[in-house]
Amino acid sequence: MGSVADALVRISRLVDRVFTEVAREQGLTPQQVHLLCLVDARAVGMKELAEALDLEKSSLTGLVDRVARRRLVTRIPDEHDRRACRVTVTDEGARVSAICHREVVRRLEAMADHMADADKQTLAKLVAQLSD
Amino acid sequence: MGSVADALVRISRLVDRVFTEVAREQGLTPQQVHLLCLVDARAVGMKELAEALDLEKSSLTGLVDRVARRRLVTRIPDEHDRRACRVTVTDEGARVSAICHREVVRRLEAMADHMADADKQTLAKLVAQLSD
DNA sequence: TATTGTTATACTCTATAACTATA
DNA sequence: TATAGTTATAGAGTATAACAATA
Repeated sequence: MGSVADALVRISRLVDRVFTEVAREQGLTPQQVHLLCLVDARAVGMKELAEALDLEKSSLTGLVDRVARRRLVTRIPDEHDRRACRVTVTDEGARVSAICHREVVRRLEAMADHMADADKQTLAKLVAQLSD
Repeated sequence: MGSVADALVRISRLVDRVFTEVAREQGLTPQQVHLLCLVDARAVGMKELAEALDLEKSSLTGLVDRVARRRLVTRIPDEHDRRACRVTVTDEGARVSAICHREVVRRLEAMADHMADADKQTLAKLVAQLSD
């Protein structure tokens, strides 16, 4: 077809595939890696995390449970609200998160290998405009 | 960050969200809609379908079962190989597939609403280059 | 023997509804 | 009363391994 939308859908499938592949090599699901990457920068509350991942809070509970069982994240009590907790990465979690991020980026950049540098820059800029 | 890869990952998440939303409005899962769209053009064998969806054949069996239960696809025997079958859309399946495709495209195009036409064309072209 | 597809089984992912504890 | 998070439950998605039927 050639429309922007069709191109985006195709790309999205490709990215998913790469993401799933990388996650699997670490013994994780793509959802678990998404979670890991989100809490890598800072401790995040369950509510905020659920919104970022577009999940019901009850779905997130289980997801965090499973990643915590693998010792990649932990729940810490929120200092200002005794109902709440915040999810943080462990050292091992940070390590795995970094590996996944690096590998995903590496493989996606490889997909753009045959493109001219100028085109790559243009693409990055235009795609960034979309997600504003 | 601003790298191509990071932009692609962000876009992929956006597309996923749109796709899931549209599927849900039709009472379907995104996986079921992907299946539906793939068999919309022509009857496809289970093996080819599994490869296109990046699924194990056993996973596909269940997925097709569930979509068939909703009367959106049917299995027809392969004329040349009595082990095999091909999956085809029903009239209702074609209808739903068309709605989903139209809605996904509409919402994704809307995301690019604020872009100049020239930029949209450039984006479509560059993204197409990636998935070659 | 190899291939196409299904079945059996076990987990993961997800939503809805009801619940607990705190704000 | 409202909010943060969990639990209970049910259904969907997925992989692995074993299987049936046909090539």
